[in-house]
Amino acid sequence: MGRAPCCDKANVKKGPWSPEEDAKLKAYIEQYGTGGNWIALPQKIGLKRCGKSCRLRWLNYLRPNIKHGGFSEEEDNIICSLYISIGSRWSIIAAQLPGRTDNDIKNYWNTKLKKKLLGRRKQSNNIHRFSSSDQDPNDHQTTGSASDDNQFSPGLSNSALERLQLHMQLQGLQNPFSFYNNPALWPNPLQDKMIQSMQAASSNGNPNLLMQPLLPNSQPANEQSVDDFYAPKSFKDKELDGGISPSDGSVPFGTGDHLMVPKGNGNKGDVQAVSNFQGELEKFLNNKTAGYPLEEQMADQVLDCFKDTSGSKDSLIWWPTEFDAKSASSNSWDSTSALQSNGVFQDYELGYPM
DNA sequence: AAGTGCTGCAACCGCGTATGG
DNA sequence: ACCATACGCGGTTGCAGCACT
Repeated sequence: MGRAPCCDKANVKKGPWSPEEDAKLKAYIEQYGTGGNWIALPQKIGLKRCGKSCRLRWLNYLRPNIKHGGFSEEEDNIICSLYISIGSRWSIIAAQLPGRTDNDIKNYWNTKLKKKLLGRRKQSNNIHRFSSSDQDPNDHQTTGSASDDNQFSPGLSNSALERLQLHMQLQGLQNPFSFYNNPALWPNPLQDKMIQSMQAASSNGNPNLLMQPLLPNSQPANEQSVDDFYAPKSFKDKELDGGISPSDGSVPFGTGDHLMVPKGNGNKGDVQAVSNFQGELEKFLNNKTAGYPLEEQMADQVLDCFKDTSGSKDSLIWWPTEFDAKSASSNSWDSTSALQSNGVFQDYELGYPM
């Protein structure tokens, strides 16, 4: 049972767009807008293209003020820090980089930035703790498939692994668990949970566990104005999705400081994402690739903090996409501010030339 | 000069979600 | 509440151009 095709594949042209097609699409949208229906658009214009293809072409190429290539260091920093915090949510990352498309950023990450950061670490012996085989875990020279990279770390997805590795690199840590030793690196809801447990421990006579001074930017999640990060779907469709107003010619970018993430969508996805990430962490930690008893204890504490008091999987604490992204862009998460203010990223660029 | 492999990018695919009837 | 349709997104593929042998 396949999915019904979005258009008549037989009568639809595929492959690269010709200048004529570009001109037709651009002229029409600039004059009339998308009309809120991409599927019907190609028929109106007389293009033998799928509506989705038209949409993609407009969003990624024809839309005004699109920038291609030439990513600045600042943009590199933003992409890197957001990738660490929220993973491969390219559309959210793109929303923070005016003029950049999610596709562009995705390609840039996959072909350049990832290699720049993760590519050459043969000198580093840190990462060998991931591996129990003879496979060189540091060899990311090729752009091979995601599964290629996982031979040395079964159970941990490529994305999660990359994020861990980036954390390790960017923090200059000696082992993968050090990330969990420093709650200042965690998303704020996790910090809060940890703080609560530590404060509880402190009040029970174990003051050494009170680590609050490590968390200068800690802010209770419930004090965040979550609504600040949303925009109505209608607005999203009009502005973010490229449906410009033909009358004012306004540029469909300029989503401003707001992240255009539908509430329902974002929340569900994030719970799922965190659930997955937790699972991956658990598997990873259970591998016990090296003996760090204290750090494993810390890791257990961290994993406990993913769960609420009932401990049910359905009630995991979640890292809101909007929250993370906002945190990253406003320097309220330490890894981001460190990246942006201290030029850490620059060091890696020097260390690992393309 | 020819062959081969690699890289970067544009485009496609299919799934999950939103929306309107 | 349910269903059909359209949209948005992330993963993946295909290919042109470049580099290397």
